[in-house]
Amino acid sequence: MLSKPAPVTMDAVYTAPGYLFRRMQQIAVSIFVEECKAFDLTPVQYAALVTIHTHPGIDATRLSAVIAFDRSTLGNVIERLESKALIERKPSRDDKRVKLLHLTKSGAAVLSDIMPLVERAQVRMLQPLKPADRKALLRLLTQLVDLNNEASRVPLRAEDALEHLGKAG
Amino acid sequence: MLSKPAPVTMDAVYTAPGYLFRRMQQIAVSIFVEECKAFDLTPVQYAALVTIHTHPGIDATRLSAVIAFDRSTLGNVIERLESKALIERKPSRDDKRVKLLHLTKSGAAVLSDIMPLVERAQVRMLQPLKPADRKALLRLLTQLVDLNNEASRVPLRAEDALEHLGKAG
DNA sequence: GCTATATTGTAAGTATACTGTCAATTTGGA
DNA sequence: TCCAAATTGACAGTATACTTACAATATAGC
Repeated sequence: MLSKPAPVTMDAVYTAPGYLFRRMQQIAVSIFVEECKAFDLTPVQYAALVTIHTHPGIDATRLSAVIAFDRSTLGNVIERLESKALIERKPSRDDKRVKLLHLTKSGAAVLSDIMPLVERAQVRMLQPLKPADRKALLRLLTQLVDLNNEASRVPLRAEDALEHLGKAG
Repeated sequence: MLSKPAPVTMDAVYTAPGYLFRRMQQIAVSIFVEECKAFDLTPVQYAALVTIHTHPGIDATRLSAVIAFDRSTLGNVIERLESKALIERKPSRDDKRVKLLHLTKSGAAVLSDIMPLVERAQVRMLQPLKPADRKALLRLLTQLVDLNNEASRVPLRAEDALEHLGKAG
C-alpha cells in the first residue's frame, strides 16, 4: 500500500541538521563580532592572521588550503588585511607568480591583543550547555567535520599545503 | 609569578567551536547544493518556500522572524524566488505597506519535488557518524541553538511572528 | 628545448548575511 | 484629533563564499 505524503510543517526546516548548522554559524559570528568589536576584525580575518603568524611567508593558495577557504574569497580577505596594514604581500624570488604573506608589527600586536577576546567569544558560544555536553558536542563536531572533509568544495589540506613550506622565502 | 603567554599554534583556529561551526555550515551547504542541483535552489530559498507554503499570505518581515533571517537579506531572496515564478507578492488590503506572499503552482510543484532530495542531503550530512552519535549531536545542537537564540542578531521569533497571522489576507 | 599541462593571482558574477538609512504608512497616546 | 513612535519594504554599503574564466608563469614529458 502506498501511504500519503506527510503534510509539510515547519519541522521540515527546524529539525534539519543543515538549518541548525546555519543558525549556529549565525550565532557564533554574532558573538565573535560582539566580543571583538574594538578591533573591527571578522572571524575569517582572525583565522588568516593566526595562520600567517604561524606560517610566515605562506602564499595565498596554501593559506586557503590550510584554513579551508575558497581561494577567490581569500583574495578579498587578504586585500582588506593589507589595506588595514596588518599584513604585507611581497613577491617571491623563486616563483614570479607567488606573493608571500607576512604579519606587520601592527598585525602581530593586534593578533596578540585580540586573542583573549576571541577566547572569550569561543567560551560564550558553548556556555549555555553543561560542561560535559560542551565536551561531547565539540568531540562530535570535530569528528563530523573531519569525516565530511571531502564533501566540502574546499577541503582542508593542512599537511599537503605545508609540506613544501620550508625555510625558503 | 606571571606565566609566559602560550605560543600561537593552529589549534587557536582548528579547535575553536566557531571554526568548526563555520566549517560544518560550509559542508552542509555543499551537500545541499549537490543533492538539489537539478532545481537550482539554495538552502535559504528552500526554507523560504517551506514557510510560505506552511503560512500562505505571510509578509516578508514575519517570514524573516520565522526562519531567523535578516530582513534585508530576505528581500533579495524573495526577489529571486519571484523572478523564478515560484512565489507571488500581492499588496495587502488591510495595510498598504505590506506585501503578502504565496506560492505559485510552479512553486508548490518544485517544493514537493525537491523535498525528498533535501531529505537525502540532511541524511548525508550526519551519515559519517554512528546512529547514536547522530542523535546526540542533533540533540545538543538543537539545545544550544535554542539557548543561544537571543545572542544572534536575528533571533527566531516563530510564535510572536505568527500569533497575529489569522485567516486574514 | 619545446610544448602540453598545471599553478597562481585576479577578476566578474551570484547568493547569503549583516549594517545602516529612508519614505510611506500605521498605530498609540495625549 | 493630532502628533510621536513604530512598522514595512526598499536601498546602499560591507564581508563572506562560491563559480567560472583568464593571463602570466612554472613544470613535466617527450
